[in-house]
Amino acid sequence: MSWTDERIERLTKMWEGGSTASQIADELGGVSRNAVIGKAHRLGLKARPSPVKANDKDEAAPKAAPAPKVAKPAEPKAAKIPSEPAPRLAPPPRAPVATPAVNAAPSTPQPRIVSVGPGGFLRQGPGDQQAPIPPAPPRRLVPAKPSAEIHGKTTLLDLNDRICRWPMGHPGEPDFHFCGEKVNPGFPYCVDHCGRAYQAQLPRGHRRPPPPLPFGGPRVR
DNA sequence: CCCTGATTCGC
DNA sequence: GCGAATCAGG
Repeated sequence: MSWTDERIERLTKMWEGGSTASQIADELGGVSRNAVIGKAHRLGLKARPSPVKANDKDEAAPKAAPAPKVAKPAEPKAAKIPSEPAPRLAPPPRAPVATPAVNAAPSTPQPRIVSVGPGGFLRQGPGDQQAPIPPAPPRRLVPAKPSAEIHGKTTLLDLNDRICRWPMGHPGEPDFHFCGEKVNPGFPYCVDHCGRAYQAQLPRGHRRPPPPLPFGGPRVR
């Protein structure tokens, strides 16, 4: 997966919305939690309550020499030159402007955002549901319309325990559907696909080569 | 152990 | 630029 504009946008929205890196990675798919965090940092959006928060306040306390225990798993051939540790950037001089806390009390408490869903809508936690919260985004959210390719096909919504749910094609494709045949009684598939799904266990040495995988095998792009 | 984000560093 | 490995706190 690559970081397309849309994926970056989603990442940004969700990150700022308070979703965890895991949630974001999960939502986007194809990326790990670390990838999300790394990307977020590269994008310059960080500063969120982290479990391991940077030490604030004055460092005046004379600490013992903080042994840089940066034990690298793979020690290179040449030992790293023990150069002077990169000096921490001094924080920019904070202007001692008196910031009145008058406007610190919002009269309209914002709903607690739990995560940001697809399309950018904001999910909320239980208990926050009373407010008529974020008005439906006036943006272009087009109702999912069945594609023309799916006409007459068995879709996920058509599945019940009487029709064969053997997948035809790949999920996500416009014509992805299910077999739809009348089921082999007691099985989730039709007689035909039961033959594919259930293989008799033959004695060792008499195994037949495995049948082709469902879905037509690994995807080749 | 699970979770979290931060950081490093080879690619 | 990317992300696995690692660190470190909860």
